[in-house]
Amino acid sequence: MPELPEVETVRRGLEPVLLGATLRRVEARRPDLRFPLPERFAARLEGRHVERLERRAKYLVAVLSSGEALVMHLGMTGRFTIETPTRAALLGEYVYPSGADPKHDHVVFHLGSGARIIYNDPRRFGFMVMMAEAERNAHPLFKGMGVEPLGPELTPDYLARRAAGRKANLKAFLMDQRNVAGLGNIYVSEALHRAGLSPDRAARFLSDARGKPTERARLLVPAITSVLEQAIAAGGSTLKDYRHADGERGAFQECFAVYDRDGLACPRPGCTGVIRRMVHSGRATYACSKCQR
DNA sequence: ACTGTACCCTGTAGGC
DNA sequence: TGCCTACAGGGTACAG
Repeated sequence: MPELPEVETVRRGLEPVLLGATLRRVEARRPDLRFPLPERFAARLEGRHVERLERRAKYLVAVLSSGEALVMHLGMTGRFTIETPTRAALLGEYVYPSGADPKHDHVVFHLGSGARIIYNDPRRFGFMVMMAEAERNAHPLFKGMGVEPLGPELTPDYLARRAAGRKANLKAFLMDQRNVAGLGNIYVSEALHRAGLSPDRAARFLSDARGKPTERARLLVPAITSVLEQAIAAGGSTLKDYRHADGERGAFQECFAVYDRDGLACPRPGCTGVIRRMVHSGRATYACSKCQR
């Protein structure tokens, strides 16, 4: 579900409620998500303030007054929903406007304000980890992680360096979080279409014999940044589960050029191709065989 | 070192 | 109606 634009949208939705808030009480309704919840999970959170709410790749990071960071990943179906006292009273204890099933409410954060932030995740591919904030970048989750695609480090030179000599195709190369961190199945397909690059093209074609970026690498950078920026502006893409922190759906699915559009006409002006679904590393990829080379 | 596959888990859609 | 299979935004542990 949540790729970078979705996680960033959730972050922006949670920030006004969470920033400066006290975690008055934390309920873990089961001992694990994808992995066991951190040792003494509630005790390490309760009574702390949230000093910052950041995003790194597809991770949400709450920096706490204790000096620890609570790192959260939404997996495929994780969602955070804010329940204010007023809304809870209006809607009833467990009525979600977004239709989430309360049986998958796994973690509940009760804030000093009386608001609750509920983590719901039917498939439980999400997880939460705690670590010292000062050591976050050295933690195995973040060490070796690729660049932020919307940061200054995503350049044609960087892509060329990472891709030099690599036989893997561009789909796999861009899905690999060690290269670019935050892209997922939707936005890789969309970015490759914008760049006019085939997902089957070997990554090494992003660099020339001297390891310098080719035209393909120069096309890829703005393709990635533009699709992510537009998706964030649209509040992300809602296929099924993904919702904003207030239960709203994203809108960027209306703007897909290729994703989930098998058999439809390529929307690129002047292109007469047809979008085809294919599979790379067991995941669906969508591309136009005419304008993506 | 790299690449591809199976797997974690639940829900849903489509074929019969 | 039910049963079965395939598939879904992610990441990881393996085998080769």
